[in-house]
Amino acid sequence: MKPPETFFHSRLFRGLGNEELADLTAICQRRRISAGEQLIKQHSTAQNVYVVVSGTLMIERLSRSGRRQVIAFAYSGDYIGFTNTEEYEYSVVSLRETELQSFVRREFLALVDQSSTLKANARQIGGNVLAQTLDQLFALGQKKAHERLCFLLAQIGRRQCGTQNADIELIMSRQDIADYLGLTIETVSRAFARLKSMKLIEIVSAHRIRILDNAILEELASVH
Amino acid sequence: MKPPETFFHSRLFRGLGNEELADLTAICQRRRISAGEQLIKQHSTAQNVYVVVSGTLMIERLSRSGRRQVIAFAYSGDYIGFTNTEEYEYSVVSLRETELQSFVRREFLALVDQSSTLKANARQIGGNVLAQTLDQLFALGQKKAHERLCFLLAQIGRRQCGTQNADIELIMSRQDIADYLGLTIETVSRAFARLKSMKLIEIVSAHRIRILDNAILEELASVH
DNA sequence: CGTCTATTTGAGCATAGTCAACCGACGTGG
DNA sequence: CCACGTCGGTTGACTATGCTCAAATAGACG
Repeated sequence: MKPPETFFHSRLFRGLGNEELADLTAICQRRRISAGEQLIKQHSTAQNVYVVVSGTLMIERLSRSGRRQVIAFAYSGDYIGFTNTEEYEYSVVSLRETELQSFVRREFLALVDQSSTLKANARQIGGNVLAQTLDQLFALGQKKAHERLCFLLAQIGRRQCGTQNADIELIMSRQDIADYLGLTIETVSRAFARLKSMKLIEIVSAHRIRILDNAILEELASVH
Repeated sequence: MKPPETFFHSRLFRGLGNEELADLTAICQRRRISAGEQLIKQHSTAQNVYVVVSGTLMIERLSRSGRRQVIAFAYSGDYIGFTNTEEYEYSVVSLRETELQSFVRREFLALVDQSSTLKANARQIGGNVLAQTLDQLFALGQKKAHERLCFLLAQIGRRQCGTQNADIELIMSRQDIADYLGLTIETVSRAFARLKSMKLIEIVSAHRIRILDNAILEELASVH
């Protein structure tokens, strides 16, 4: 039995035997959500885990006072809901039509228990989530506005490098970027202008950026 | 066989049977490090996990450019090195004489695999680490200097509430606080002065703060 | 072509950073 | 015992970065 092809492009399923893949397939549900739809509501009980097949999601956190912190953007192959707490700590909304694989968390964890490969993969994913959050923490704590923007652009660039040329597509709005980097939209806009004047990027359109000097961009973005 | 008393005050060991505790005791090493000593070096391979018995540790991250982000302070009962990656993402240094329980990571993970209670506990700890990091991320992204300081004071206050009165002890230096909150020492100092003038705190000495109005402090600190 | 929304730009302001002086605690050595 | 130096912390003056408010512009879409 050959598992669906989409299973393969995700790190979660790397190195699994056919039997393990069959078990996963058995508990895997397909789900498709449209742009702007909410997948996970902050403080709801964590009942599912998801793998993004296609599309883009935004993970965010809202405070009582209405302030918002965007935690991450998730693309094809990313994992959602791999929380170790019983409640989701964040909301997840889609930025455009998104296709997902959905697993009941309890069933998924049971399978993870049975397969050492799957366990290692899941552990690695959890580690990457934390590592990525620590990178962002460093950027917010130590970097100036234009450097934070480089951090985001470099991150997206790395994600999309295989897909095409040096152009990157920014699916999210300026407000989303601002809330991700701990800035205002105006400052984000000025940061774009600054990187443009530094000849690091070209602003093809508001949502399409061309990287002109990736080395310096990465240097400014660097958190190591 | 009664396990050593120190095992009990840590969430990691909650609800374990005597046999599980005996297994843990068998692989547990005691370690004592003095103030300023480094326990973990950034980018070294993750070979051990630790539980703090007494003392205080600081978890930090250094970049090539010399900038530093303090990630957390760890006190009695906290866990160190519960990374899911093969390398430590951070350094850990002690702020004062510190006593630790040390486990070989591989052996520890093997025991975790065998005990569902221990597994649940370890998972919860991982979740708390991420939750705490997300709180800090929110504070750095969305809060002003004096609010960030409230965030730290409230956090330490909650930690120490059982121990004594409303006084809290700040073991770390102003520079450590600054690098934790993404500020400079001067701004931290002014933030202290501001909270004092707001009558939220009393500065008994540079490293001893008395909370005068915990409700407002918590309100300013709140990330929810 | 007009309307709506997202984004950019500008002017002024507030917050935090920089640089420098100062203060107080502590320890050393005369 | 006191003068001196060091270190960590505070305070002040000035600067720069980013925020606020407002206006202009650019697309998207009917």
